[in-house]
Amino acid sequence: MKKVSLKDIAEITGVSTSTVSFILNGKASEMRISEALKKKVLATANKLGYQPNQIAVSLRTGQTKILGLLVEDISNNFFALLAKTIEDEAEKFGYRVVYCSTENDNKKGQALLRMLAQRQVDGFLITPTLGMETDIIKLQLQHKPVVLMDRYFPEVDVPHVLVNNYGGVTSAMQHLIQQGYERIAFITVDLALNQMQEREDAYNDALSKSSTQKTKSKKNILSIDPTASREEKKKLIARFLKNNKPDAVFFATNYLGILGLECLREQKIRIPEELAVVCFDDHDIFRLYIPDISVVQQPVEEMGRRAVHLLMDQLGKNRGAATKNQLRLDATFVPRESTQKI
Amino acid sequence: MKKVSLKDIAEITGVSTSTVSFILNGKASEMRISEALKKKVLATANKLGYQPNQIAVSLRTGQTKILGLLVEDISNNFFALLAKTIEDEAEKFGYRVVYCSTENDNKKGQALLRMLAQRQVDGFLITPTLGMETDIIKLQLQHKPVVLMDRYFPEVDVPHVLVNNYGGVTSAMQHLIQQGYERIAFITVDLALNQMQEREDAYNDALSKSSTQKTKSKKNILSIDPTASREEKKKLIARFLKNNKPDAVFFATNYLGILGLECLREQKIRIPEELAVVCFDDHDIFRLYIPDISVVQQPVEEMGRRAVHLLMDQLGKNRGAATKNQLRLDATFVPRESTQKI
DNA sequence: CTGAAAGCGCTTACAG
DNA sequence: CTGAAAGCGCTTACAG
Repeated sequence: MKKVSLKDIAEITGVSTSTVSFILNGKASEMRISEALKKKVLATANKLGYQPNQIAVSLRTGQTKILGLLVEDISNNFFALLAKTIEDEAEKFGYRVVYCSTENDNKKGQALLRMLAQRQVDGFLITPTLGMETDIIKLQLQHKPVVLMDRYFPEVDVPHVLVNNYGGVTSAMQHLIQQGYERIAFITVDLALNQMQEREDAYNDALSKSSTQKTKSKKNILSIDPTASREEKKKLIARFLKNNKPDAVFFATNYLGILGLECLREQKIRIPEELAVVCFDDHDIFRLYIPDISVVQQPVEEMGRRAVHLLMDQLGKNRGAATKNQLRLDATFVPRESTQKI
Repeated sequence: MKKVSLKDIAEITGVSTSTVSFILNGKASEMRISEALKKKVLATANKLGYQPNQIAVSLRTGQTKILGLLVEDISNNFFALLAKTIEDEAEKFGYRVVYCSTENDNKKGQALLRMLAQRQVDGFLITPTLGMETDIIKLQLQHKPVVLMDRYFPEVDVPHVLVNNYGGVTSAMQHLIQQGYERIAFITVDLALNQMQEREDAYNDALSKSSTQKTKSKKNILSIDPTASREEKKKLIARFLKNNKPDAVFFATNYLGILGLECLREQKIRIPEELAVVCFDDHDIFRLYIPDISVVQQPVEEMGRRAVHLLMDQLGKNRGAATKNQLRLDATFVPRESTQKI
């Protein structure tokens, strides 16, 4: 069973490849090809199980109908859900998606961008790593459609869709303050990503503005070196909790939350009786598995859908679409179950 | 900034495209091209930022260097980790991977296989859905390299790599029986997948063989209709637990485990004091988040690596490789933390 | 109504 | 040592 080509069908039916091509692409009536011929060609194409070679089509038309998606780590829930949403949404517009993981490594990210460009993807969806700025600019210079997600470069004018981290943390902090917590700690990662900065700012601002807190407690931040080992990080968190004895703690990332919970377990600190915990939750992990902690939910799915739309705008496939191409979506604070029920 | 092609470089340096192609593909010395010319061509290619158009290369060479990976749901941890492992392993052989989710829907699976074939992927890695059998056979007839993972069709001779589910459940059961549990329940999904059947068989056999259990308890199985809603499933589990009052329960899938834990929480049944829980764990989720339950760990990463190797064998890229092309890997039983420590 | 021909950007025998 | 030419499998003006 060899691959069957347009030419094969043309030979068998005794017409030219052009005619076959027109018929198979639904342009029979447009080209005023006779019904009889059309039926005959369609029938033999069907019988032989003809599948067009998309490689050839792409080379000829200059379109691959493929979108390149660059995420940090596809095995991470946040990015996996993002990828899936994007895949589904892109499909509605007739596009396929190939995903790649940068592992937060710039060299790898650049290599992947190059690879995607070589494969002639029609557009790029990217959660950029630090320092990927110039690569993004290069893509724009080549007139490649690009949309940034989750992170962005304030100085560069690229369509993007972000999360309102500031708002999410603010709601959570207001809730904690209102509930009477007086020693709220904030554990974050020492990374110069703008979304991390935003989260910290929101924490600081919430405390500054709170009249009850203002007098009683001061800011209580642990900023952890991301290059430290897992065990080192845990040690830092454990020591911090022991020294500062907070009555509530805010973990600024999902991963820190996991580490933190391990520490709390080892120290036999009970949640939420002895310590209230709030964590950024990428994919309802905490909500599903540990209902005793409160979460700030990321609008992952909406982010994915919007990003695809912004890309389609650039590809000219989304008629009557968004006027704004730089979006910021809300993150939702969800108090722990027990709180909700009381 | 237009895309630069081989021809551009040929024109600028004043040689033919053939010469440029040879030089750029490292065949300069083989073709005995002068050093000076080689340097000149390389320099201008570099200056212009030349990137070969892989679409054209693929069309010409008949190789895309892309592998198609078909999984059930990429946003599921098990498949996400599998995909990532495969991606990393394939890269070592110079291959890229495109993933697709079947959502356990045959129609969609077939459409995706067709799409991958049209895109001319060089090989297929598949976790097959029920009834995908004929499609797999078709691929083999077209001499497309295929490897099946996690599931297989006993009647069809296709390279595959599976998990020894029977062994994993057996170890877990032996452990429970040895620890003195007397009313061990088994909650599974009513799906005719061979790996589910294996798990249930192992449960039954373990009980039959156990001398202590033989007299005291009989088999206690709840088999849930997979098409039921989440809430219905939870109700079934809750009723089953209430009626049967097991002292240990074995959830045959990760998802059932999550539902079960929700039920236990709602009924305020304490783990492991009032009920021991064992669950199949796809991706260390339970181990990380809930140390009080025991798990049967799937060898996801090894499965991915082995699958790539089996595919490379077929592509002729893995010299001196496996003689066996149907593998079965062990699943590991990991008792809950507290058990380990005592 | 239908066909011959060019061309997408490469690689690779073949010829000199 | 290097170039002219064919061809991978399509699409699409162009001609009749």
